[in-house]
Amino acid sequence: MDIKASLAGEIAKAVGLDGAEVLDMLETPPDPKMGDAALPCFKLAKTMKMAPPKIAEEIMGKLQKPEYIAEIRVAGGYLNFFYDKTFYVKTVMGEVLAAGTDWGKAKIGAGKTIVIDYSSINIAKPFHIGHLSSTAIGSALYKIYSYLGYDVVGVNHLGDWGTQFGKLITAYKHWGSDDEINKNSVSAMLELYVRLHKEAEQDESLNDEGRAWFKKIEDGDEEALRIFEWFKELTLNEAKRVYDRLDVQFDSYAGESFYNDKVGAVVDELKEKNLLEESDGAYVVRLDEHKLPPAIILKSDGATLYATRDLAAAKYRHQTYDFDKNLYVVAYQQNLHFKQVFAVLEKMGYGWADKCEHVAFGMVSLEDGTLSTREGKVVFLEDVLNAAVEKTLAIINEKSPELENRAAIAEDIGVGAVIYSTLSQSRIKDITFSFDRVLNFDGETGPYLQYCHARCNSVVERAGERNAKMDYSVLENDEAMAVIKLLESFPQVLVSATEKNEPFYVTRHITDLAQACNKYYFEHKIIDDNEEQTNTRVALTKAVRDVLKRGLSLLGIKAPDKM
RNA sequence: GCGCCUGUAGCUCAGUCGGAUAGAGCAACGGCCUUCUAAGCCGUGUGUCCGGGGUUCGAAUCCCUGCAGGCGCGCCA
Repeated sequence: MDIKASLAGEIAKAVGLDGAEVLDMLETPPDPKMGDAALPCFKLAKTMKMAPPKIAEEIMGKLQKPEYIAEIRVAGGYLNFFYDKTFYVKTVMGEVLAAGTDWGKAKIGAGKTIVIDYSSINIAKPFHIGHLSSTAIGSALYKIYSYLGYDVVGVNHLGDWGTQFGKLITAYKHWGSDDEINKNSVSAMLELYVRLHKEAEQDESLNDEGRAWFKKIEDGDEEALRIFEWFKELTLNEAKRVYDRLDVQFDSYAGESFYNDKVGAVVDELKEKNLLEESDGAYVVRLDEHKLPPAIILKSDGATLYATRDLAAAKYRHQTYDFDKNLYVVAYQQNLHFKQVFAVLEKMGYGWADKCEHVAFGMVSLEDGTLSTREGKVVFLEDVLNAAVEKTLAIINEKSPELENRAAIAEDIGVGAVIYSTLSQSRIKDITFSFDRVLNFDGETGPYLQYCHARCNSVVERAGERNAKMDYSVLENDEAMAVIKLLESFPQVLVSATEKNEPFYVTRHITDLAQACNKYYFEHKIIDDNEEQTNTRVALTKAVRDVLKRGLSLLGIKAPDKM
């Protein structure tokens, strides 16, 4: 049952207000000593023409105390409610235990489709730390939406189109070696790419050559396509390794090249709808009424642009998936771009334009400045993962040398630490990447949560098979109550995370849960010789373990049973 | 110049609907392993919530304005 909602209903009945309105007013006091729920009465002062403390008293007098409320107190303008601990603990624990590992699972998304565009790496370019945010945020949203019953379509909108591929082929033709490329794949391509930019500063003809090779790709030239597909395959193979480690999946790899034969229709449609306007030789859609600069649809040489392809992609996604939300997990650099694309869709008369949303996140930079592929100034994500796993393995060898499957556990913890670091703050914040920070495993970190999970698991295993006889009174203490409240609100946190597209809400919540659990663990012995009380404390431990594991898995982080 | 975002403890960040005494982690120092995993727990203290106005019973939160930083502003993606 939803105690808060029920309480709101009772209050509403007593005062003659709307239940939903009261629920909206109800809040949680800053300190549990002040109560479990509070009604601030200040807003009622105007309509009731009384001082807030008087109102609080008035309501207290009229209210028939429900069974789940132990005490009601007036504190200034607040009316504070104390739950009946016995009732509360029994009710919440009953629900959580019944749900088991599926606590928080819901069907609210049934029949609704969410398209999420995330990661979207570029072919022939390194999979670097700059891609981690989009990949981790998008993947976490994918998992959370799915858990709430939505049909989710994960799209890796590959950057596989543009003159840079012509340039790359040029560089390959001049200086490339097949062996080198097969061996080092993206690193070798990056080297060629960097070299071309350098040499083109002296020799402008290299750029012309690049454009010519790209034209060949466009025209379907056999050799150009063969080389391009080869590069693409090597890049995706390399990316696949990282995706597997991060537990990231996609349902579609339809990238820019996929929409190449679909942009023409969009241009025609814009013309038919009289939205296209010639401007300095280019064709644009004016967006004055949206207070936005015009969106360029066609270059003066007739070629299409990024925005044109995104329009085609949005249309395609709508036709193919009939989405309820179409999310783009892309850095905030592209704020204006997406505003323009969505505005053009609206002008085209598509009512679903408002279902498109840019899920923006902050920039990643290095301590000594911006990442730059062109200058070769990048940190490969794989290197970060490897460093984290290596450090983890060293810690395990020191702390738990007898542990089995050390390599596999180190992998889960190291990778988890990296994912956690990027999902541990609101997505809009910029991140200055630092190995020191990512490789810190103390305090609020992935390993902290995994450790708490493993410790809970260890206790549950040690306790062995238990029967169902419970004595819930053993959980009526501050530490257990704090844990139970966090367990209770886990489902609502998942919903909030989807409403705001903020996986970080989940990260924070399960971090709080681990903290509360650690406090409980320190204060209370779980296994003792009182059978029913032990059953109950073990059940709480199990519930925490399962929710931690579920929460971590929704973020893409594994939870080893031992560490 | 214009637009968007950010500004909270030495550092990195929470603070979801305007609510009670603004909180965590890191770093520093001190304590806690004979007892369920010490990657843990407890303790010590620091705030011009960027500045200035305003709205409100009440503002870190809303509005206006100034400052600082980031990003973006037609043929790159």
